[in-house]
Amino acid sequence: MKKQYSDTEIKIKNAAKYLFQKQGFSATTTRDIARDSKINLALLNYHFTSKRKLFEIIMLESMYDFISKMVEVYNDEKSTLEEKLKLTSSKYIDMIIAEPHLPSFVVNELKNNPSSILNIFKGQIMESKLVEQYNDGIKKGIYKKIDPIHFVTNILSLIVFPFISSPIIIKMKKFSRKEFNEMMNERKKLIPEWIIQTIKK
Amino acid sequence: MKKQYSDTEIKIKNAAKYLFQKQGFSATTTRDIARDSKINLALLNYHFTSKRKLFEIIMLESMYDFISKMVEVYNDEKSTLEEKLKLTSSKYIDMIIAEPHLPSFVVNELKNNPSSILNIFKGQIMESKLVEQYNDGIKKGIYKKIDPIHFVTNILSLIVFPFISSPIIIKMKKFSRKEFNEMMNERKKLIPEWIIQTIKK
DNA sequence: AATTTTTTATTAAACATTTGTTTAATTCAA
DNA sequence: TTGAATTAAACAAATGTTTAATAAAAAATT
Repeated sequence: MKKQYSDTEIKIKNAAKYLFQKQGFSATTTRDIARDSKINLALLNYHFTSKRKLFEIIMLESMYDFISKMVEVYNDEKSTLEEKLKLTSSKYIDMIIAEPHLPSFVVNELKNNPSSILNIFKGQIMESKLVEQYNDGIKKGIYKKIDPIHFVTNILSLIVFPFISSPIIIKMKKFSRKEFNEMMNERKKLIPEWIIQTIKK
Repeated sequence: MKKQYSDTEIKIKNAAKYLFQKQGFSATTTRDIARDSKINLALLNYHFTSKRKLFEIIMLESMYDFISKMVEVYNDEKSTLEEKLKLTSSKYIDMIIAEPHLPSFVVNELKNNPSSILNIFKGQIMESKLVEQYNDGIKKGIYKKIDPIHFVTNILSLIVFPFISSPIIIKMKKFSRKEFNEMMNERKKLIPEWIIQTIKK
């Protein structure tokens, strides 16, 4: 039941998405968006009413991109906890390499935005199959008894934070962007191992 | 050899620091800063030349705050690797609880700013005593042979990322800010344990 | 099918605020 | 009395949005 966007609307949205994600809301002007999408300035307001409205659409879509790739793996019925970790790690790192501005955009704009947008997160992760399997492991005595929030936070931290702090890492190691991505590809198999080591008794 | 700031300059800097860290450069206006520091608008340019100049001072100080607390522990000559981990974790979490906007400010404004500011990071961490001890552990065969950049990244990730994503965590767990801080206090002793588990053979 | 009418999309220009900065006058302190 | 600090006002540029005119597309009529 989503809105169907016209060609011009898609052009505007794409340019806006790139700029908002890279620079944030305030640093992006309507004229920037008009220039990059090669449309007349007035068309932005004609099609999207206001800069803020357009931003909220981009924001919502970005948030959805951010968690959907994770949650769809988390809720898979067949796979084991370890398999889920491997798949999440791999898929998620691939996604962020393809869209490197996404994580910092989400976490940044989130902190100033009202909580309503955050409702996407409610339940989705903490009631997932993955967390259920983690709790089972605790009951069975094979995993340490620690609040699952730490488990979930650690996965996200080890995957996402390196991207957010990539300028620092690149500087510390004198990396090129390519070398940084190689490092992140290494982490695809390391992170699941690390997580398992931290939860096992 | 640092500049000595006058009373009014300190007032301006304090208000600017809070606003820049909370809202970023673009979302903060010179009139915001003037209002909050209760000074006349023209004094900002009189004392600091421009908004950009003032921002760069705040930026540099924030960056320094961000890494100094870490590096001073990393380079302690007497303590063991495990002791360093415990101390870093504890000190660092305390600092961010006191200044919660600092991490996202640093990582955010970094990505658009030129690399010159980032030079603070060069060497400071990768050539620290902590990394030396880690490499020794590898040579002795007690730690796995993995690039130290992962070791360093993981420590920072597990400590800092939860703060950056605190709105998400708070929503997921229906936490209050106080409960979130309690969670971070729990992590003070958990993170060093986790890190040790991931590096040991 | 051709023509007219109506609706939708696009454009250039203008508008009203906002914003960073400067000026010129005034107050304060040495 | 001189230089520094502070103030109110003004300035120019930037920015989000609107208006009024035009072009294009779709629908209705002949």
